[in-house]
Amino acid sequence: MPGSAEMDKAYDARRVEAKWYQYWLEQGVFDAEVNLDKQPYCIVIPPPNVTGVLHMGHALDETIQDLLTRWHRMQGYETLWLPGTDHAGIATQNVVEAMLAAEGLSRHDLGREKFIERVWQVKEDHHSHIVSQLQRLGVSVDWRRERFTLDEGLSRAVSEAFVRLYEEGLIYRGARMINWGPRCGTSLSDLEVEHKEQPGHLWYIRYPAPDGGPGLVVATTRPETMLGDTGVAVHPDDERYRDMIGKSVILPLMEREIPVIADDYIDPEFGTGALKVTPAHDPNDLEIGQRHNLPSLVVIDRQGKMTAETRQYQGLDRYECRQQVVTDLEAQGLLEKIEDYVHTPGRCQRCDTVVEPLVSTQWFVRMEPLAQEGLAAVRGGAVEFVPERWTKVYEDWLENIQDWCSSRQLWWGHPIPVWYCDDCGELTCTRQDPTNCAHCGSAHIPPDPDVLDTWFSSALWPFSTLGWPEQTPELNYFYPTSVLVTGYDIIYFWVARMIMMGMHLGGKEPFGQVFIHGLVRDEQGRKMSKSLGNAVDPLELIEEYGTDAMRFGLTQLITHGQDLTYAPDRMVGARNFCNKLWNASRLVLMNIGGAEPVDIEEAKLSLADRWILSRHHRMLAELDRQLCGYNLAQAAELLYDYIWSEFCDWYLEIAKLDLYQDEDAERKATVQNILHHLLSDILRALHPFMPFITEEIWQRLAPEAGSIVPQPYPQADPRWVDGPAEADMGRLQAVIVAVRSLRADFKIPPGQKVTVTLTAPSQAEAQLLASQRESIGSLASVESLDTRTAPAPPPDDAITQVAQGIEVYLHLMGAVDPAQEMQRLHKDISDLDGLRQLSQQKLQNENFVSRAPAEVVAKERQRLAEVERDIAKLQDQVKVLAAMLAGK
RNA sequence: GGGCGGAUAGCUCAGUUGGCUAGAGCGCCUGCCUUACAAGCAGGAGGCCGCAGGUUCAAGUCCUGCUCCGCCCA
Repeated sequence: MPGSAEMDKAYDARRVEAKWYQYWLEQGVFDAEVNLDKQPYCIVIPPPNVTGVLHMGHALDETIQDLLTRWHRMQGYETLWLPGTDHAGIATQNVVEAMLAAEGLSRHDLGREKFIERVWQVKEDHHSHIVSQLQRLGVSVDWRRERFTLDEGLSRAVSEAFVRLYEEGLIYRGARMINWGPRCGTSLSDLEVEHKEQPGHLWYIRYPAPDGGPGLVVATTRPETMLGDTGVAVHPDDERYRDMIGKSVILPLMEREIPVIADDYIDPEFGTGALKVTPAHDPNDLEIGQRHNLPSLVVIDRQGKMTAETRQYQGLDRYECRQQVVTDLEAQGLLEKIEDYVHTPGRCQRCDTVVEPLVSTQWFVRMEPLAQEGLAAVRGGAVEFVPERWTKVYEDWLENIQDWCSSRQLWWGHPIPVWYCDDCGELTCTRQDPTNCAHCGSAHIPPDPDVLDTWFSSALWPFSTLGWPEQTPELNYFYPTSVLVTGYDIIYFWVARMIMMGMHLGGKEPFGQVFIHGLVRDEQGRKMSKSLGNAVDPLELIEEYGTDAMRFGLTQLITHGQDLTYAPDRMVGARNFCNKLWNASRLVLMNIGGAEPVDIEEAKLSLADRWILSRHHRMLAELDRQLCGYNLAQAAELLYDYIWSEFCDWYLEIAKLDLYQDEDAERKATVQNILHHLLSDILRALHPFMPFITEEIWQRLAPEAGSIVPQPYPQADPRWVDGPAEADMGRLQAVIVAVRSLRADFKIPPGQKVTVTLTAPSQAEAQLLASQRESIGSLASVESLDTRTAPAPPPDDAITQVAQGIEVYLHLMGAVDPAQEMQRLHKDISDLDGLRQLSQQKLQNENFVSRAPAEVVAKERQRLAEVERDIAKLQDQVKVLAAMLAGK
């Protein structure tokens, strides 16, 4: 028996939301099992950084995934949303190092083993916090299957993947120019380096000729690197330098003679057209150096300090050295000029330190063959991007892909499964820790000290979490997963790599669809970030508005792959919507009695009943269409508008008339039954959007049914779509709105009942309106209603409007001011006349009539006729008023 | 330099194959504590749809160019 008595008058999200998550866990409604009788639906969560804090981006990401998950679960799929967290290598290591720094310690003070212990501790502390945050959001994940990228199974997957790729020649070790993060003390991949504009200078430095001649002038943004110059390059066709090519110049400060060479790479327009070549510290210079056999001199070390090679500058920080070099050059009169120049140095994504390009021996993944597989997956349709335009972004990257520097000089991460023999120097790459060198059998084989890029394990996530490399039942059943939901900012970092690794190692695409959403920006459209202090904490919003409201508000803001601007107004609107739903449910629950719902009998239905059922099922059909297309905001809007503007504003208002009477028990029972069905559908339709409030009300509506979570999602039934009922209801609504509008225009107090005469164009319409006198009476405060069929003389004591051809007269009992009313009518007529002219122009256009589709023309004709009819009716009324004025 | 996205009401945004008078929420104005809801109800005001061309019977929607904003890549 439904319970409503104890329902608060205002919805209290905090109270309601506190109790259901635990209940869901106890009921096991989020748990998924391999079930060959059902279709699987699987989402693997983008694992949040275990030491991070959830921000609005997570709130958005989890809201979308939970919506999709709950929706599919209700549709009868065996639905698994698999949770987990990421060890987030460099980010986490930095967090813990910062904690240590606060204690005056560095990781080296602790040593590797102790440091990693400490990180695990921090991980454990943060883990429960992040889990509880996720639970506040209502995530319907199967916690039994939670994974962590560094747990045992996933670590095994990582070694397996590495060894397999190594054996296939897709992973190699080599000395190449990489990005070095001097602060983090590790190599970085190209993706982890961000180029941001920054004001700087272009220094013009003279390199004199050995004979004391003028030599030439080079321009550089990094004067300190000149200490490592081993040549100067000019364009072969550059007239200015033609006779310098093949000669040499003196490198100032180092007093070293270096050659002037010619290379096509040089842009004669830049600077002086002469490029100083520092092969050890610039990727382009390295290539030029290699082409011309220039030596490579390392002048900056891994801490960003100058090496012994720089003699008097040794030990200086690279920026101090820059100052000193400039001062010294100036003293020697070799600094020709300094220009302001905006450049874009690469910076570490994590700590913002300017990275140093340098040659280093690292592990690389050979990407080209993998990229081909990744491209094939998308081009063959196995993976689909939503919205589709991200496909091109993905393809462009894969088509121009570089090898992936995947080793990191960090401590927190997956060890590289490689050992180096002290005796024979060969390396052993193997799945299980070896005791002896695979080549000479030596037992002296220390492991590779480095770890893997954190994104290496992320790339395996969709299948490693399901048990790979074991062919587990879960892997066979749930893989490929259904959809990946993520922001566009990690398409390269993560999505592309998962697709490549999924295809190559998992044998199939990791997911059928990728739903790409935008990033959450603040009210001024800026990226939310901790440093800007503009980040909104989802938990604060949850405290203020409730989880359901925040989720619904966010869902309404989702545009396809577009960034979304956080709008507090939306949260207020969504909170109000929760309250609306709550109170509508309260009304229904208080009035539907205890009867079990039965099938709806068509013969017993009123106009309003047929109308709402029609609207209801149209809405459900459209809802399905929008959800299937990932138009989540439109889906939310659809539910909002239907529930508020149709179900509440019209149907409930009319239904009250039947509910609050005792003369016609059958009518009352019919309405009660319909309300039961409608509310049940509404709750289930809304549940993926607002899980908590719908569960709360559901438990009151259908206490015996158990949780709403596994209930079937409402399906549209086209049998209930009823065009005539919608048309008739449209007339009724138009009449009611017209009366209300007249009342407002003439400041008739809401309490004052009025007398109304309706003149309908046909007898059928007159009868329809007469049959709805109760609704009109109640919704427009009309106490006396007269309905007539046109033509009928307009009353002379009334003000009027025309609504869908129906003349609506509101009697003022002698209070009509003919002059004032005439003025009002003239305004209405002139508004209508504008439309009339528009319509007429179209129809007078021969081309329109002959070329536009017949139905469009017919529609236009009908419009014109209706407008003309309405105008005529208003003009009749004008005549009545004119007569009154004349008679006065 | 290449590419992508955006520009619609005061604000945040819808507007899916071109076709009724371009919509919503919030804000604003007027009147109402009408026994589900003042987190509400009813009635309103408010728009050269960035600019300039073009295609078409018809353009917010399609094409071209331009301006401004944001992002990605080199």
